Amino acid sequence: MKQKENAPTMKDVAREAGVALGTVSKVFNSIPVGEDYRRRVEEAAKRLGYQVNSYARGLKTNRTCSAALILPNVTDPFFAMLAQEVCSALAQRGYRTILSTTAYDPEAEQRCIQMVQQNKVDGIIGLTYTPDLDVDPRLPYVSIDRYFSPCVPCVSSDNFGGGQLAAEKLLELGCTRPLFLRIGSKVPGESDKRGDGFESVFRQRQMNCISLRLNDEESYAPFRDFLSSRIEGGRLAFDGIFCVNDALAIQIRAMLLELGLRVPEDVQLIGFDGIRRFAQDGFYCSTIVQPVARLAETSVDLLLREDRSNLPSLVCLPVSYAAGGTTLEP
Amino acid sequence: MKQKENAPTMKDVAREAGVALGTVSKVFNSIPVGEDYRRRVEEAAKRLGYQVNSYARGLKTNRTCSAALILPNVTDPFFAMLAQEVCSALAQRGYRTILSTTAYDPEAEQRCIQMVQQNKVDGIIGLTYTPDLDVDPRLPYVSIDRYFSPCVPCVSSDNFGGGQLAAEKLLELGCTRPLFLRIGSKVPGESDKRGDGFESVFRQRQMNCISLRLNDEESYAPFRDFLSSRIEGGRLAFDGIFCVNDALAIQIRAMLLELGLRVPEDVQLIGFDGIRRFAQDGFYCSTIVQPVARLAETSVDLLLREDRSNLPSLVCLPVSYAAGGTTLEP
DNA sequence: CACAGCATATGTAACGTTTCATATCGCAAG
DNA sequence: CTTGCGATATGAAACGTTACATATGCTGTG
Repeated sequence: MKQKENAPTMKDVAREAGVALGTVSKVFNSIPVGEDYRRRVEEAAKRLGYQVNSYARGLKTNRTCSAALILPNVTDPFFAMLAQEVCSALAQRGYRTILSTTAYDPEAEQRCIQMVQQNKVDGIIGLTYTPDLDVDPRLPYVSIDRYFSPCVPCVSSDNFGGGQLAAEKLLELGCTRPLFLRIGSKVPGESDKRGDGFESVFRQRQMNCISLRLNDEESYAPFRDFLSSRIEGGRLAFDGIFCVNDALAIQIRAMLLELGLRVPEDVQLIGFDGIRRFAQDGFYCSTIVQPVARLAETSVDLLLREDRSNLPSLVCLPVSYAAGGTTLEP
Repeated sequence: MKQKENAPTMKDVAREAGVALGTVSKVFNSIPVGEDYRRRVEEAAKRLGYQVNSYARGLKTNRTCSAALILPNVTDPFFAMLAQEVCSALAQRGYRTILSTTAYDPEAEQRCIQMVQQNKVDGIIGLTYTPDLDVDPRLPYVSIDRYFSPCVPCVSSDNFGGGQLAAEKLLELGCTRPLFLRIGSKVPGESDKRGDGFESVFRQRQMNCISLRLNDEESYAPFRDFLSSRIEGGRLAFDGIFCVNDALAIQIRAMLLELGLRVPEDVQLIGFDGIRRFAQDGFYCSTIVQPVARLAETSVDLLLREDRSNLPSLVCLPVSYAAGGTTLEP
């Protein structure tokens, strides 16, 4: 009385439909097949509840329709947006996303790549920080926000340009005493260029631009100390602040308010990233928006591109400015 | 001059090592094998750069060492924490995580399940809202935060108990005029019980407890209107507020400050979730902490448990209270 | 009417594993 | 020295597909 527990196979469908195995295969691969055959196969498949076995298929074709996404974590709101968009972009093209988080640990990064390689994904999209990642050159790899070498395509936002844009906006809005604030990511990356872009604009105009760059710092306290030390007669030494990311900008805004300064009347503030979640939660700031969706789509596109002979080694996507209440819009 | 492009197989390793195919298989499955044989195989494998082909293996064994995680999104900080922890918990047991996001769309949820089923994962951990999900009963499924039926194990935090805990804390800290605030998730779920638990404590003591529950609301503005309407002579009608989650609590705190009230001196505030990221970004509030890591571990444990004959249909994990500056701690 | 030519279905041989029945080896006992 | 036994290595079969070479049926032409 033992039921046949095993899932139905193509062979079962072929028998049920009274056609050959190859015909069933064709139907499930969208290869032209006589109308009546197709119908019979489809009906038989539905009757049996047949689903293609992707392992058998993967074994034959060497394609798995899945890609790995390697990120330090997914709790950082920017990484979360990225994960979301990459996942959607891959799904849209029929690919599964295998998520691996590394917590910035180079060993974990390498382990992920090993695992992922061994598990035969079709490619990897990675936001990793190991200086020299040992990745099989036969495996398509796209790096986000970190340039490795000419043969590993890298997709990133125009961080330098974003810094410039922030500077130009502040100038346009009447600021003359700029400040750049950065809190250290644990690792080098393209985002370091934000400050460079910002400063370059003022340098070019022979204006002063102060920067406070914190490294490996957990707390925002040093910023508070710095800011309060720069208030004289209720007036801050700066009238335009560019923060390396939105999380910082929102904190700085709160600090400024606590220090009795008005934002944007006394000080204007621009962040970087364009974290939608913040707006959703009621935290707002004017910001340089990273085109996260395009970042994801471009990465996926590069990853899945058939012709891998001449891929760009660096794709730099344009950022945009979005007013968010911490600047004096006209 | 064409290089043999194909990855080396067990057959190649066997030839290189001068042993039989089956022996190589044993080595890679940790099945006892003569010491010298093992060494020869391992050396040969290293020489050739051999990696097991998980598709061939999956075809034979019907196990894939991967599980799917289905979430509405990964940008919500709570979901992000969950994704992170589930991913780690699975990785720890040698499983890959296949991430699918659904944006609360029932159709997408079903599509995910289809896809994931068809792609032969070993199981699914889902936080989904479709009332009756059509999931193959042969496929291990664990639901987080949403009870479906006795045969689908559900793991959730003790939401009711968490609400009670919040109420007891506020009472303990001297509050006598409680308020519960909720902003509507688009879907029913276990988290609805938070308010019930909170109210039950006051009801039991025959104290009044006001609740304001918003549904399908994008903005927090109604809360502001409500709160400001309840200020008389600079004094708020409430001295203890419980918010359905941390994001709301943080917003309410900001509102209260803007309305000229001091937190926690005039009003004490407790949130729910224990979003670590908020603290990291400098937003703080006292909160009922969900044991996210345990939630994840329990789910994974249930999912991968060998003996699936008598699984619990509901596992409810204890929450805890964490002071975070919006309550008057002793 | 026969037969070329085309289109379409058929069935078999891989793909790279695991598993299991069989072969081989070494050693102890008769 | 032979036999038997246990331990261990061997190799063929099977997993469920795809791809390709072959078979089949049809249409239209000489």
